[in-house]
Amino acid sequence: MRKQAATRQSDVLDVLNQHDKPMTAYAILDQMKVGEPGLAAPTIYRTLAALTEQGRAHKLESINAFVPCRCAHETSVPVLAICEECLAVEEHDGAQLLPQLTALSQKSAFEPTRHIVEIHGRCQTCAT
Amino acid sequence: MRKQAATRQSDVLDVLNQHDKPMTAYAILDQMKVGEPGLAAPTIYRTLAALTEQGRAHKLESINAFVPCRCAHETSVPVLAICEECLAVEEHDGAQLLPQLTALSQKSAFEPTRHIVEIHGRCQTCAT
DNA sequence: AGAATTTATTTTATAATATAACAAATTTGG
DNA sequence: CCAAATTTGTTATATTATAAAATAAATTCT
Ligand SMILES: [Zn+2]
Ligand SMILES: [Zn+2]
Ligand SMILES: [Zn+2]
Ligand SMILES: [Zn+2]
Repeated sequence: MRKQAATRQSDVLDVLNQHDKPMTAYAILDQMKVGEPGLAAPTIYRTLAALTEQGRAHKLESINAFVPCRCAHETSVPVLAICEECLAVEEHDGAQLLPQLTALSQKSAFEPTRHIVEIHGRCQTCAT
Repeated sequence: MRKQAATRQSDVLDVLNQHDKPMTAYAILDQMKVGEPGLAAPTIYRTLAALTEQGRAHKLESINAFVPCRCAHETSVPVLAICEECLAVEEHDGAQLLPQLTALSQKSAFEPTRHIVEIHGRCQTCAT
């Protein structure tokens, strides 16, 4: 059996939204295999690629995990703060960073297509 | 036979410096195995962990590769611009970004320990 | 110095992450 | 409809990273 990409995407997004921590592709896969045992990794990776391209989810590059976008910052810079203790992720809009990032790129006539900003540390709850 | 960590570290840094593109851990391993066939992945990963902790090398989190630090910005924010076409990496010091990044963290009383800033795009040479 | 203990490094094996290549179903344009 | 193009599913494999066991060096103690 086969599902449309759009359906897959909202299914995966649902799974992401049902968890309050970032999920790896394989964690998502395991979750979805409960109801759909035949499912395999490439389906998940393809769906995640679509979701991140659309800005509906983000990949945390530094921990190889994914979160749903909760920010609606299509045109801007997502800033993802990751608690190293509890793995909670806080999402901010980094529009304010753009001028400075652009200035850095211009130093060497680099043409940016995507900015990655992640902050590791401790969330309020975990900071003693 | 066995080598001191410090020696391993400068060996690995030498390999990184001899290439003008970022290298994966396994690319470094292959290179070093030429002269030292017994070498295995954990040695490389341990050495890279030490080098990145010391700020003598950086991991490009978005492409799982490493470059030697050419910036001497121990206390600041490394900004790594990666050309998606030729993989050249330009390193900048992002000290100017710190106030804004700090402001974002403070919004939710997040205590940052490490900032990750990467820019994907095209370098001057590859931008037509 | 020489044995006992600790620590650091290497090796082996395996886990986790990601993609290539192929097969099957669906859609599109005639 | 039918053929061609596209999208989705499946199988197999490549890449990245780490756990656990084995070994070697260094340290401590007698
Ligand atoms: Zn977002
Ligand atoms: Zn936390
Ligand atoms: Zn640097
Ligand atoms: Zn380039």
